[in-house]
Amino acid sequence: MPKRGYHHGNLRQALVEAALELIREKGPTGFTLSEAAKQAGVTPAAVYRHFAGREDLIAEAARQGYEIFADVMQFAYDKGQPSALAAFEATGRAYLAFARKYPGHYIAMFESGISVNRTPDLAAVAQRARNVLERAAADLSEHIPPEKRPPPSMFSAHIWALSHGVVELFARNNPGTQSPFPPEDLLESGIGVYLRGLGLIKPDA
Amino acid sequence: MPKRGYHHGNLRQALVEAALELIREKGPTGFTLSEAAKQAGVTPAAVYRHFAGREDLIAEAARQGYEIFADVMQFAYDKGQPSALAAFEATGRAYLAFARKYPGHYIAMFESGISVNRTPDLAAVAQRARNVLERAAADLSEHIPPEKRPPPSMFSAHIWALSHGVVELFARNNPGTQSPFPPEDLLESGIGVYLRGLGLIKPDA
DNA sequence: TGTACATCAGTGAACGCGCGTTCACTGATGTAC
DNA sequence: TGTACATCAGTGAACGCGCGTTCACTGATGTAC
Repeated sequence: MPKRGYHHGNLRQALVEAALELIREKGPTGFTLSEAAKQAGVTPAAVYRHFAGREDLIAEAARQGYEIFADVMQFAYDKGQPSALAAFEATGRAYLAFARKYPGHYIAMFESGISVNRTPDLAAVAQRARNVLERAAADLSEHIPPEKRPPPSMFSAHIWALSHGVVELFARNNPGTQSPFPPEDLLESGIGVYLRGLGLIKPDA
Repeated sequence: MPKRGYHHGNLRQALVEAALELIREKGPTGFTLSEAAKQAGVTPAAVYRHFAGREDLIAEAARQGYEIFADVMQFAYDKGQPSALAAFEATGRAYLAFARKYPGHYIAMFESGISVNRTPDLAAVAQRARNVLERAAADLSEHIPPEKRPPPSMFSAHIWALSHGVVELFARNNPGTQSPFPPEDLLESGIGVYLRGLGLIKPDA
């Protein structure tokens, strides 16, 4: 850490990172503006040079999370191309990988109580993330006969819900709530069964 | 509400109910011991006659929630008998119905940060709830040829995760996060696809 | 039925604490000339 | 290159607040005789 004088140099981002670390360690409740300031080596009052208040700081952390999340999902989708199936499965894995790698962001996004419609910026980037999954679902559903094809948005909602449920219930270190299986396996196998149910992979695969 | 004098009569339960209402309205964070006491018409200090502290009160709310939850699940399971399939589907519906009908309990159980291993009582009743779903999954998996039968605990974990994800993402009044479909439909159809994937209901059902 | 007394649920005042936020300020930086 | 000055990031003291918790207490209840 470079020595600094009166001016911090990059306080705004340092505060976001301090907030993310606190959120990761103690949950969205445990995070306080004062502690984040302290961790950034600065007086609580200094925070107000960069944010309107406590909520604003969390919202920015969430926004950055959605940005990364959308990128990660997009990257996975692209990497799976041109196979619609491979692309879809990759986004599922990417969801869990994101939750694991960026727990602070994940919590800020989904458990902090910040509304996604708080600012247009936030709403837009959240939409971008959702669109990737929905796109992957739409591509894949092309392979289902139209008359038994569910709406892609329902399809992607199922997978989103399953992924989120696996993260919340089995990928957190809830003391004592031992996962019976590694979350990755759980999600992978769950999606496998689901896709088989849609007739998208062979029954005996 | 009956008039009361110096003694409340049933303060312990009144506090639990006040806590549940506050949790429902403002989330687990919004709840404070003082406000719960106030709502029950009593001094904050009076709480300590019945609970060791704030956490203890939440834990009791969660415990009562698990109790109801386990009963509801058991009832659904029984009602579906003797059909393993009907029993299983009923427990899925019961999950969502519970989350809807007892939002305060649900939040206390799953979002308050209370560890299920906090007390033996709590751990036991949580286990009882989990057992119902696992039992339903085990019954159902009897109908799958052994060589392609997934472990029932994985099976039930999938459904639990899907249900929880649907509740968290689509059954909450997250302002602006409009659900594309009614949560009930989403869960029902998701479970349907999943069971088809296991070969438990006909592909064209 | 009436009195004495033990029990204990709830009071009310007090505590120390850390919070988010405000304000007038000061010190560092960078630009104009 | 050097000086004057505008800009603005961060300070430090202060605020009011509500929190969880403690304590000695008091009022109501119910039981023994």
